Amino acid sequence: MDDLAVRTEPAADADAAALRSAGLKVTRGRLAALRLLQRMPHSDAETIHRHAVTDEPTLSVQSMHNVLTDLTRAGLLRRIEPERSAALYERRVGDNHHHVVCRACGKVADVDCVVGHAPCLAPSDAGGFAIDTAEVVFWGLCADCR
Amino acid sequence: MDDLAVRTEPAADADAAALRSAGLKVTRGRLAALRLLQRMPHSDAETIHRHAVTDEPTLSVQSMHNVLTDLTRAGLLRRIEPERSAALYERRVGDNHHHVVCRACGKVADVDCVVGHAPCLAPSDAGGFAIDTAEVVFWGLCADCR
DNA sequence: ACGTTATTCGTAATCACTCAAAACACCCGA
DNA sequence: TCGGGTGTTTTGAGTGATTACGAATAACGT
Repeated sequence: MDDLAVRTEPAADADAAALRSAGLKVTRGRLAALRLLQRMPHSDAETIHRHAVTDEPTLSVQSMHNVLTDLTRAGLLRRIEPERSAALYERRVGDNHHHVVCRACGKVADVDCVVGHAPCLAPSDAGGFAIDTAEVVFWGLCADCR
Repeated sequence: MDDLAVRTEPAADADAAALRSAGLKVTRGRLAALRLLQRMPHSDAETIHRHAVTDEPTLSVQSMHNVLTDLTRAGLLRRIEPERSAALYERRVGDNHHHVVCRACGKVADVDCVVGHAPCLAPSDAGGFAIDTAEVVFWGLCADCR
């Protein structure tokens, strides 16, 4: 039984610990979201839910939205919103990496800091704004689509 | 009569010419959109429509969406979609400038290429992607909000 | 002016997400 | 072991922005 649990959910304990240390209760829906985003980053709420229901048939789409919002607020997930697409979620948080989106198929990939130094962040305050974050999205064609 | 026309719409002829050279018919709705975005860039469809109806009372919101979509496709407008906000439109096209959004009031301002050289565009192809555009959004607080 | 064609209107529908209220689950102390 | 209380999920309805579509209308070339 331990064998089974370990085999199917190797990172479940780590996920549970992460939830607890964020002050959130460990629930099946939250574990499912974390587990699925491990294997398929840059997924939207509907996709995550579709895969989650095979394990948790009672999980509603609204609950999944709820879970994702909570986990994002808790800093366990990062939410990105490419133009013309639904919000996507990923587990990589804390580093300021960027994303590249395929114009043709919509596929998203991570892009680490592309210029040698801090990524495109202007420390100067442009037009009186006190800038704290730079958000960069690259657009192009993925290997499959060109 | 000429006086009146010139006084109220100094750039109307230029706008009409731009529409024609883009292969689009010159209609009141399109002129209104272009005229309003001249004075208030970074506006969303609803705002543009609200101002447009004082001149063009019959213009529907749906037509405004239609107009903005057409003009964007024709390259006369640029559409930006900051997270958690409706799509905004502006007339500055052709140069790849960026934007800074106020976290508090949502105000948007233009930011010209912030680093000396080409703005944050990595010529290398990251992860097999052929990148053609870099889109940068800065977040911070505007002068009024801090 | 006339006919062709593009554009707009009005209604309906969609999509992604939010909100509110009720049902539920789990931990704590009595 | 039994209740409470807090936090989570469900259910269902509702919102805001945008798109679809067929019919009506307006621009443009001739």
